[in-house]
Amino acid sequence: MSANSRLTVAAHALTWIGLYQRRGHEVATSEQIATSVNTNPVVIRRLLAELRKAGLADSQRGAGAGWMLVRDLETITLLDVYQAIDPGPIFALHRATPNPECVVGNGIGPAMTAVYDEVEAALRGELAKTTLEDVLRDVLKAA
Amino acid sequence: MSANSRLTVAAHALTWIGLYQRRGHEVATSEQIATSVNTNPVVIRRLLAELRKAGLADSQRGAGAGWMLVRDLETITLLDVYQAIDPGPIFALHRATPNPECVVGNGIGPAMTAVYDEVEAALRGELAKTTLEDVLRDVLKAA
DNA sequence: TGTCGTTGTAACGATTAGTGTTACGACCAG
DNA sequence: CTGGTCGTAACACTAATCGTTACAACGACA
Repeated sequence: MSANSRLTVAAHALTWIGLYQRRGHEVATSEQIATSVNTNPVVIRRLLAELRKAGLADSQRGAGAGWMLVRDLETITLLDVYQAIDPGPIFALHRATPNPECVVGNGIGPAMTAVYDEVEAALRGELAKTTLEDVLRDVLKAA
Repeated sequence: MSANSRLTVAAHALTWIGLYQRRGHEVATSEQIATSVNTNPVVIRRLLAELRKAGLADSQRGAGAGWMLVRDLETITLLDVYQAIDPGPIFALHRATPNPECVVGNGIGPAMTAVYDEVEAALRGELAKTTLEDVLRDVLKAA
């Protein structure tokens, strides 16, 4: 699939801001975060803008401004981040509507949708088990 | 949409072949299956070729030939189909290696990989719960 | 043996999502 | 004012999927 790194980068950015703030800084710039992620600052700003809409981060403008967390790392799960970046469904149905005059073509959509709903629920359940605090703990343990 | 309809189409094709065979036919052509799926026969042949590699389907060549199931619908789970079409990972890490001199950049990869492994395991567990026989039953119930 | 229906597969273009980059306006602390 | 930072549009590039055309390979059957 189009392997998606958006959740990875979003978690990276939030964790970075959290650690930076714990070390006494008020805000983090997209430039600093981009250096850690090894990408372009605009990519970070675009992603953080989505996280801001979800109430996870906030930004200030002007000189000496930047990004900060709205909620503490302990209260943010990977599911919160996942939903904030609004990923599409994992699986899709047919591009073109299958033949409705065929028994299989007519009934396969609802049948697969039921399964896919269960799969996505399981996926969300797993993501909800991990907070960014957990992620930060793992990160620091690796050092 | 990055969302992938390959699993849907693969399950559709196998279910169609299974039902067709139960109605007394030896083989199903990619043309027939494509009509039900509402796509091009080549798309079906490409997908079924992958399922053949996984031992789920087989084909004959020549006039009056086509596709058949190797295993019964009851013994094929959606996980079997999912693995046969070899989808990439659901989530990807960073495209470019993050800054290894940054604590977060250095440790975030393994931390996220551990979570992603759990998520994929949960996803596979859900797909393993449903067989193509279950799918066919749902399909016929909808009619 | 020839024909014809079917699979096998390469090749190409279209579409889509994500990513990286440049550019420039908006904003604000000092 | 000035300079640093965000906000966002615009565009090119990559990669995966999908649809389509084309043609070779194969084999049942007359």
